[in-house]
Amino acid sequence: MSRDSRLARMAHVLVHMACNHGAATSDVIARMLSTNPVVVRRTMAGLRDRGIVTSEKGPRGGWRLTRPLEELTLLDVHRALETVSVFTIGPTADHPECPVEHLANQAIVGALAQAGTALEAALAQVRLSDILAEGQALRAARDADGPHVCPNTARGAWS
Amino acid sequence: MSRDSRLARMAHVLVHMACNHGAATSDVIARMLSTNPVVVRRTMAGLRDRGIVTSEKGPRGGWRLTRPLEELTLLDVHRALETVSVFTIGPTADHPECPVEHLANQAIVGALAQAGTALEAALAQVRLSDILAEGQALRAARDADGPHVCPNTARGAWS
DNA sequence: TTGAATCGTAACAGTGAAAGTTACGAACAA
DNA sequence: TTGTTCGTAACTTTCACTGTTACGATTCAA
Repeated sequence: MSRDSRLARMAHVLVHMACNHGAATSDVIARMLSTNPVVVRRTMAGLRDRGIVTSEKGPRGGWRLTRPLEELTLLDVHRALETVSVFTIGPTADHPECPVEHLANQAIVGALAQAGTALEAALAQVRLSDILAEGQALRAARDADGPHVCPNTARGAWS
Repeated sequence: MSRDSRLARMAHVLVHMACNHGAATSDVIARMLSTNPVVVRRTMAGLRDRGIVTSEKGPRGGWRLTRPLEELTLLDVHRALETVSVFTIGPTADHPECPVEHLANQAIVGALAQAGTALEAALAQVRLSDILAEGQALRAARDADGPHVCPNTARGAWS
């Protein structure tokens, strides 16, 4: 699972988890994401530390949501993933004594801060329940069989 | 020169270039940035393609600014560097047919677009001439010898 | 015309961060 | 007790990017 797609993939997983009874094992999630159970555990650990999910060991164990999707935004998930930096660009530190470098750094850091604020504001406006509801609507409109309880999981399949 | 610091470093270089007579060779710039002349050429090539600098071969050749710093913003430099993506996060493409994934992607791409717009707006407001002027002011206030023509380049040194 | 300086660029090596993998211990339920 | 599942350390693999080498093309000056 590439680092830059963790937010999208975890959001996807959480929505489907809300539609399925019982816990989702790391193994099942890993197959859904074409990756390894250990990678799933590493990633989900951040969500657990933030109180978004809980984990249980042993048979019938796995991962469970702790709250309804109405109380979860993309920003919550994003923060739980503890991305080191959202940006690929940043300041430099070659000539700490040079006022030119210092001012250039300052301008760049300021611009990134503004962008970061805009990003968080936008992510905070998206609840996972919105994604589920719109997904169900899309599915209902598209599917001749009528609406399912959960998109793509009518027969318990994860996709 | 790490990818994420190219904007800061190139802005720094351009400001100093504006203060020095003659062309700056890739070799001199490379020493300033503690990197390799080939890396400098690769990076400056983007600025040349955007018409920000010109290059000349042969003795006394090197890199020259094509316009005054008043007509150059951080956004101009940023665009010239052709950064693949400013963000470390992005959408996924695992389940193209799943409406949940599609909507999550859409929300994330939308949030990133808003952040990108904010970033570009902030970078566009910073002219390189502002950085030079403020740098000179800082230097003058700090330096007992009084103001220099160019910060850190009183004796032609690049720093 | 020759030679030094300089950019242009291809090709390859080196680096580093993150994902993927293996292995094994701990907890839990039947 | 046995099988399931998470927790985590340790290692390998991968990938993108920088760094490096090499060589050709161009330009200037003697």
